[in-house]
Amino acid sequence: MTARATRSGEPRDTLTRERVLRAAIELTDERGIDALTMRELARKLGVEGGSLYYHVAGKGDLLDGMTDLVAAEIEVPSGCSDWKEAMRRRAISARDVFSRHPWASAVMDSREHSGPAQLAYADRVLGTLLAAGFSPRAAANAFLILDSYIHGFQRQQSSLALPEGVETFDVAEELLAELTPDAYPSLLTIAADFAVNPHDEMSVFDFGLDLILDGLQRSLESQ
Amino acid sequence: MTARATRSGEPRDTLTRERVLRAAIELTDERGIDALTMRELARKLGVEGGSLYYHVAGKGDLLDGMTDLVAAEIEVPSGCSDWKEAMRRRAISARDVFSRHPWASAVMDSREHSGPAQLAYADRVLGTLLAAGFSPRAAANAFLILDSYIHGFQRQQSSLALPEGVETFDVAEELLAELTPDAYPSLLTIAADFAVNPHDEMSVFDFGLDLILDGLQRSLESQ
DNA sequence: TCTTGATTCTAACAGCGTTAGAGTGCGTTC
DNA sequence: GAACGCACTCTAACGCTGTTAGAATCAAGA
Repeated sequence: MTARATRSGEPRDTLTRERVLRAAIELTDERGIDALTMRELARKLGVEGGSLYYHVAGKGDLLDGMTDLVAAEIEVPSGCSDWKEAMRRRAISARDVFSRHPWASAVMDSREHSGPAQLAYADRVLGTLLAAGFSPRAAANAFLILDSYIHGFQRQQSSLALPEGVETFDVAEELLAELTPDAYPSLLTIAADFAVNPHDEMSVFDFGLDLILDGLQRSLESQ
Repeated sequence: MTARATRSGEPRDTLTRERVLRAAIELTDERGIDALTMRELARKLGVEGGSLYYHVAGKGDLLDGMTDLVAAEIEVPSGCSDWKEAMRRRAISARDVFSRHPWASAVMDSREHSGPAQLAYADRVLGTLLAAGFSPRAAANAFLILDSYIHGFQRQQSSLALPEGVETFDVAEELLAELTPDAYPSLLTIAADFAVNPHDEMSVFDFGLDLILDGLQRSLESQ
């Protein structure tokens, strides 16, 4: 056996920063951010823990690289003439990406350095807004507001993320059962409504998104 | 010396869960979430690390308790007849609380169990919306959308949090200097605008908040 | 074949959360 | 007053984490 080999026995060439990052994303997608350990990631790559430091400066650098790869997945339509439609599409794309990588939003906010993909993402979004007639200040505001909503929504989603097989219905019922001393009457009303007809979170996101986009359009027209 | 004493020498009675939580909040406010260590917190309380486990089930329980105390700081006006004004006030109160405890928003989203103060907070917000005529579903939606925005905004703020003395002006200039190869033209335009006249983040928050509130009002009237 | 540079391994470090069991001290009861 | 018992804290250790330095290994060129 000349080189390291996987369990299945096929030969394996040297590591790359790219391969390390992709494996880290895969591992974190599957088992959560707490499972992302240098040693565990190394094991997944058929390598020892310390070896990763040849391709990555440290765990911080690892996380930065991961988030930048995730940011690159977000699509920002450029040839679109309607800025609202472009923003809606990129918001939905971001929401989809974050639902594929539920840890990404939190990690992006905990780190401070932005990679090239994140800068490119911001640039294209701001470019779309500037082209639509927003002033630099108004474009920055709109970007900040929209991204606040997108990230905030994703955060609530991932913190409410349920184990496989558990439905919102069960959660609502559990909440109802927990609140027998009716100290929280309004919460109980909502929970009861949830129990009868569960919400579709996607449509809630779209509703809030259009609400913000309409408001931005109004502010643009009266600018 | 009969009992443990602080550095200043005054006597000190036994610990409490409350005292542990308050000290943890103080420590985290001052030195960040990474500085919150069981041993460090114990040191602050003049005690050894393991002793904390008599008052707190573990670090998770500690974080839950901390966030619930922070949630209790958020004011939700109840006697207010105008729901929009009530929601604006509680949003601004939440923003103030989160700027006093920049770690709290991220921790709240990473934990899944809600304490009594968080339940009470949700109950009062939902109660206000229900009383204003929102249907249970519409009230839940409005709550989710507003909180997404509040949390998301705070998250971006704390991730952009600058060391003492550094101004947004400097950051914009630094960004400008970094981008000499003009690969990000729109980003550069915005940065240049920032450099000339720095934004007031508070007014941006208010702008987005009113934008959402107006949209919610419109949806309420056409319900 | 020898050398060189790139890549990985090994072993150790301090620090983390957590636990079990031993200590300490105070209030109550005999 | 003495002995008990409970509430609280300490001590020492466990396995885990990120990280590093130096030795070992590998592939390829001279």
